[in-house]
Amino acid sequence: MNAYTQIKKAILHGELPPKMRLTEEFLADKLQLSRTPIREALKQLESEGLTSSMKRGVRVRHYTKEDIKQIYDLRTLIEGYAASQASFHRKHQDLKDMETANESYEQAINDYFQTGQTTVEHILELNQRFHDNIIKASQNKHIYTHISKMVVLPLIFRSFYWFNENQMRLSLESHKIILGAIREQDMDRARAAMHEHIYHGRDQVLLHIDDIE
Amino acid sequence: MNAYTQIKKAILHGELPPKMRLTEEFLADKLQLSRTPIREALKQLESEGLTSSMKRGVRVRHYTKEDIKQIYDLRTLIEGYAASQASFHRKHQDLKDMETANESYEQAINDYFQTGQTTVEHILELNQRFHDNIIKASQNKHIYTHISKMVVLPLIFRSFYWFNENQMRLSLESHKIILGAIREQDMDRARAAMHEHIYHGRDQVLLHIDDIE
DNA sequence: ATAAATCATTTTGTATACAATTATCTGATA
DNA sequence: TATCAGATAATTGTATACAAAATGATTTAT
Repeated sequence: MNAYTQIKKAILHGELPPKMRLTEEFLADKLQLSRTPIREALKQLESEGLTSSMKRGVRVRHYTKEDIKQIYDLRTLIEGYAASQASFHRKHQDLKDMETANESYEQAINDYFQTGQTTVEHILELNQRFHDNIIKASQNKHIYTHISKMVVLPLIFRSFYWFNENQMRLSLESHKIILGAIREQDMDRARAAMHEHIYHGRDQVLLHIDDIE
Repeated sequence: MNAYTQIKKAILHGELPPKMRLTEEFLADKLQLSRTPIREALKQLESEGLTSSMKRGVRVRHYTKEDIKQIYDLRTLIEGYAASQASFHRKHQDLKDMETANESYEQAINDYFQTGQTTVEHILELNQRFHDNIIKASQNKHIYTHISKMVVLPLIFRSFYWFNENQMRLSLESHKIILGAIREQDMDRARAAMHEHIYHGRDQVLLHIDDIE
């Protein structure tokens, strides 16, 4: 695991919290590396919007409520488009992949609340897998580049939502509706359902965001 | 001008053509720098999609016809959204800025074809200015991050379009229609006109692309 | 003559040293 | 006490040296 990956993970997990100053030496010491690979990692992270740099020094980027809202708006737009395109282009294999992802997702949710035999991280991963499959099915290779920048909001901003059973089950139902529309090649419905799905997620995050800041 | 900016410019101007291999030493020699700043620049460029790296070495990224099409599709989606949001949020100053940009644009086109007293680069800049003003008026600060990645297609891919007087004048007319819709706060019309405007640009590029590859 | 193995060369990855710049502290003066 | 200048420290920017890895060439065995 290289410097870039490690620092990114630390930011996403809140270990390096928003607004924290990151000096090269500090990170070099933390990761037991020289400054050279750290600097490269920081340049990458900045291009991806995880850090912001002032005249001197780099800080972990802080997202305001308004930022979150705007990022979700764009994510809605693009993933809605992806769902619509997926409806058009979906191959047999795409449908199978989405179904599998969704079944695992449902299974994991059940496990989590019945036996506690899985983690929220795992559930998040499976949710992500469903969304990724839609992007893959859309056949537009460039969507992923942009979405990956949007999903990168620190996990803390999203996790509240994901500890609530009702919300998880609602989310699962949305997935099923979206999948149904894609199967039937109902482009408009797929887009609308995806819009609604992501807007709902956004609202949940915004509802709880004051607890964080 | 730092290493990153210089290399980026060289790629955009076709000086470092698609698929060309970029070794660190070559660039260090070319820019009269050591490898250290070069490596940082390359990491940034890769995050931005201007280069692609294999196991060993970095190449200037090559865009296929399909890539261009897909990137334009996304640009259409997002700039259409920007136009719609701009219609809603536009302040007095935004309208003034767009008008100014457009007037300069018209002036430059006239100058170019009547007296030859300006350059295509300058015309391109003014076109860009109009588009940037719309993004600014949209009030969504995150749009720019994504659009800037899309406009970065090597200039060669776009310039054919821009040497044709008819196309330039058509483009100017589109701008006027878009501006009118934003002024009247007609969100749907603004979006539709922007969609049409960018799709048209896309088609022009795709028409001429075989000449390049 | 072909394939595998070994060696040489190229290129990248990392550490370290030093230069350049910016921030911080200290004390003198108004 | 407040503020400004100069000195000092902290931090980033760049160059260079060497280690590690990958590629390419050459030899050797079958």
